[in-house]
Amino acid sequence: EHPHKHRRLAFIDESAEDRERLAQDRRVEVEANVDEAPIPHLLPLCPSTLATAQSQEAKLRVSNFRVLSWNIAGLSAFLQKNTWREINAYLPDVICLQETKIQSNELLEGLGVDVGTSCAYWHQSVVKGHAGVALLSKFKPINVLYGFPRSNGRTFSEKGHVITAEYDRMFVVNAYVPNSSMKLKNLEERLAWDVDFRGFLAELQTRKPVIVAGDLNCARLDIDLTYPTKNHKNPGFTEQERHSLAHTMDELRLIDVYRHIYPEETGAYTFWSNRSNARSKNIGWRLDYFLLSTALRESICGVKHFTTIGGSDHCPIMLYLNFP
Amino acid sequence: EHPHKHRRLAFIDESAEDRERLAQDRRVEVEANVDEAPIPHLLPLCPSTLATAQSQEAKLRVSNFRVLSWNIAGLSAFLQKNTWREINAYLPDVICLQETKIQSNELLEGLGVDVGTSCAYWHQSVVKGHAGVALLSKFKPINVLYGFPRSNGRTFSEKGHVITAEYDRMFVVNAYVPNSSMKLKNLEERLAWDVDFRGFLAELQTRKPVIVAGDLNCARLDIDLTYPTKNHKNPGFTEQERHSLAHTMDELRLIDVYRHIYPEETGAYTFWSNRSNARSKNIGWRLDYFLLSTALRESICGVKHFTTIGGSDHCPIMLYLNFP
DNA sequence: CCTGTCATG
DNA sequence: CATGTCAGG
Repeated sequence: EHPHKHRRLAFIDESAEDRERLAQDRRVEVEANVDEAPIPHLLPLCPSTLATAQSQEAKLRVSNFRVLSWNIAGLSAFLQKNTWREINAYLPDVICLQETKIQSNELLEGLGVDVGTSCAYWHQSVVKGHAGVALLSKFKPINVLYGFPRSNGRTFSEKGHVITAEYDRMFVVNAYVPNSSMKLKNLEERLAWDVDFRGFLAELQTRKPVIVAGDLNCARLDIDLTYPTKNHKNPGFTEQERHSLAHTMDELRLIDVYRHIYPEETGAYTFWSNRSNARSKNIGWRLDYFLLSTALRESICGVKHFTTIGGSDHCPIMLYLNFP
Repeated sequence: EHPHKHRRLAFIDESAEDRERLAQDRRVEVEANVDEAPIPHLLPLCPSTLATAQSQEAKLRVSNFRVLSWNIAGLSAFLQKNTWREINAYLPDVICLQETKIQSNELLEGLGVDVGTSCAYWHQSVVKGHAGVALLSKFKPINVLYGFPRSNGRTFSEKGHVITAEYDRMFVVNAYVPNSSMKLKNLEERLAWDVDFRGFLAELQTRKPVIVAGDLNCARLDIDLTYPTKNHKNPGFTEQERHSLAHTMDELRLIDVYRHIYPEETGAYTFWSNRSNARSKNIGWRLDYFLLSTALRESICGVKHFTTIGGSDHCPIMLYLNFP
């Protein structure tokens, strides 16, 4: 094939200058896939240049696998407030979006994606305008899985909550965990969902390491939200939800990348309610995560919360990995 | 009582300067009803000063009874786009609003009306957020009627479409005639409504002259809309609706004040669709009317369409009457 | 196209 | 409080 070329899809506003920068960082020829050549699978074409990086920032810049996760709270509203330019300058390789709240065709149009040549995948809700996840990839995944098997005929929120891309070295699981809703009226369903999702991840992990990216609708620890004591009975911080998340992490030995790197950091949130100017006062929750199989620990370069980037009540987060 | 005073309610932004101007025009003392004195009934306190008026504009300015009609297409949205200041500077005595789409308390709050002393009346729809009419009066009506009697147990659109104020010399009937809706699916109901409404007006007219003010949801003549030929099968310009309106006017000998004064005027509309910039191109319909009993013909001073005043897809219209 | 409702977050 | 739907105009 093209061992020194790094062919990637150009969409959602990735510019020629962006690719130029990427080419320098990765010391490869980077080209947009403008012709109809097949997009290569991940990583064989991305030799690590990490050894040359001096600073922590430089390490992030040369990292050869980056996953962006963002709950955009409605793509069409998002596109009226923001563009992809700002976040795309950080050159993610895989983009995981949650709550697109949109149908397929509109998604592609809204993102400026060329349907014929792009690697854009989405899983929409049966009920219109709800949930919806999308996975956009600059490389062609080996396989894409829509949803996951539910037990005992359960279907609640099964659709439009999970989409999984299989690459050569790992699965990227884009998850939007169902909200327990007001008065916790969906708590039971949510916990049942968690059980099945855990089983799905376990299944995947028997084959390859997994990266779970997305809005897990749960703050793990007291330091993961501004008002822990106030919120023990609110969706996202009940004993049951936290226990369920801990259970998943324990059973699969998953690493919460942000807490792994910054175990004590406080005030680090990814979601702020729209009400009462919570964001400007940094009254928030950490609901968005990268959970990694232990096998990927050595590849971790870093993680960033882009708290100043707007357009949604969640901020985008990026995982920086490097494979030698 | 106070034969030389003109006591009127001060609400919805009628300012002291506005009242000053009114006092000069009407040659009376005009005062806001700030104390708890009863608001007098109409007209005995408003001696005509029409004889002193030179120009047509001056005649309108000194006219001693003015009725404003405005379909505001949702009061709460309206209040975000406009205030009452502009239209209030024209000093209406009675204000007829259609499509308030709001509940009573909110109405009063939104208008800055003092519940205790005001003459504000409204008739709301049983189904929330639909229709709704309000009648605001600077003088105390003798009586207020809500809705009108329907025949044979008909109830469709009976609520929130008509409110009537009885004054010493006339009834002011604030009407929001039901729309025939897409595909004319409500046409039959609308025509049945028209029949009952006609009966109601006939009944009133046996007692006193009537002023029907409001959105009659019908363009009378070919010159009352930009594209008459295109719209023969569209709600508001079907043969049946036009015939029904003509029938009402004939049977009751009602005068369409605007056409009475400007029989040939074209391009005179009161409604423009929100779609495709219709208003800026003056592609519109005349749907809002003042229909007057013949007995009031001699009192007519004029009528105005305030086409430049925004905040709704309908413009406000004002009837100027003068009683000697 | 723009107003309301309502369910979800 | 903000984003969707849907019915109404």
